[in-house]
Amino acid sequence: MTDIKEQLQELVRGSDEVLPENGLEVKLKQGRPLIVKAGFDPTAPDLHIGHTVLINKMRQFQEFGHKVVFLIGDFTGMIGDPSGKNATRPPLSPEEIKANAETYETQIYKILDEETTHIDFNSRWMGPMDAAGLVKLASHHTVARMLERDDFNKRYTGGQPISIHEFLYPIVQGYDSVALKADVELGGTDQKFNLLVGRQLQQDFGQEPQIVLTMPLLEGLDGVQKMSKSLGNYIGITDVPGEMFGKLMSVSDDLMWRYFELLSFRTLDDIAGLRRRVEEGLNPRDAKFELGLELVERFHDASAATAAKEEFIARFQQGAMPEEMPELSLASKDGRLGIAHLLKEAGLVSSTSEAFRMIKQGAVKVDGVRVEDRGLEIDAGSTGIYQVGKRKFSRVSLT
RNA sequence: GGAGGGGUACUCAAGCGGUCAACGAGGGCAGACUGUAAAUCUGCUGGCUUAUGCCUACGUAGGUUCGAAUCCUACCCCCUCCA
Repeated sequence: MTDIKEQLQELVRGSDEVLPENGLEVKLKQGRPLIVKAGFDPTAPDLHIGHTVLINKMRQFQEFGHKVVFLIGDFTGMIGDPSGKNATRPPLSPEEIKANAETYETQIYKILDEETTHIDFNSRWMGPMDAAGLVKLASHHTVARMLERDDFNKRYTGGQPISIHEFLYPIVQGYDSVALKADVELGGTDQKFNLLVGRQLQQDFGQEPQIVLTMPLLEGLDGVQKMSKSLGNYIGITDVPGEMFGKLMSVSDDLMWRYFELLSFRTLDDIAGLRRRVEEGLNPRDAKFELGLELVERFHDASAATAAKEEFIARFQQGAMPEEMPELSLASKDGRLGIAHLLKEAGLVSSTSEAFRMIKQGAVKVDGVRVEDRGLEIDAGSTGIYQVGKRKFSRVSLT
């Protein structure tokens, strides 16, 4: 196993907090593989690169020979994590949870080592627990402590409702650590409270409390709100290369550095050097290219990354049409079809009203020529490339 | 159980008998400028075979009225306080 000091330096890198501060070092000195737990809510059907901040950290532990447990909170998913919410979350159905959990499994191995990763479900121990067991478990925590949690506190003092079952979430999550005998639990900063409950419960159950290591939440493409599927400001790890690259290119320069910090496997020195070069006049776009290449390569491969970059340059710097676009054929009416209907049926706009709006705004092009006339009719037998805005294209033949 | 307050478009939030497809803000989309940046400026932000036209919308269902998001009745839901 690698030298402890070196391990520590790597493992703490990029983290927000490690509690207790020197706890990790103490654990590492025990010289055994640690059980490292990270829980995932099965609410997001797909992982996005924001999740990978945490998964990258898991991978680091793995590389140092520790045992990583990818815990899918299928039981807690029925509660719905109240963290960071100002309102009660609707619970998921068992079917939804199952489907979502399965997609996790197929995605995480782009980062984690399949051989040594242990996937578990907290329904394994929570499912068989009966009501008496749950009551007993709940007795390990007090309402006063529960209300210390910032979001609960805000809702409570602000007169917002808190359902009883929401109190169970942190308790169950904490009990997961007991069940797994976790040495370390990783989580986002929003999970701090839940992770600390784990420490307390482990102590109550006579275990050595886990180390809590929190990672910052990655901002989404807008640079303001955290990346999330529901906000639509995310980059999915299954996004196709071109899309992934394009989304990365659209982030602001400030955000780019944040992404470098949390997503890149480059060393901190390396990133600092790149930053210096930008300050000396390198186009930030070129630094962003580097980021795009690294990430596309990670989730696809090197040739896909290069191709995505070339496609990007051709399309946006030289104004070329994309090489691939949806192709479809539509049926005309009486030998012709109005432009608005064509756009709608091609899926480029959601209604004819929207099509008219887009035309008015000069966003519609046919074969690269802007459409000015909303009454334009297309004759049957023709094929054309229809474009709405900068990104939506379709090759449509009319029959 | 009692007393109040409230349900308006993606979100927040005006409007309280006509000029309301509904002020304003945020978000989103589009155009200009660019590095598909960011910031900024401008426009749009119910639907309809392409309309100075029609239809559907202001919790639900009725009613009053020439005319309602606005008034009345019932119902549903949410919140606060008291018990």
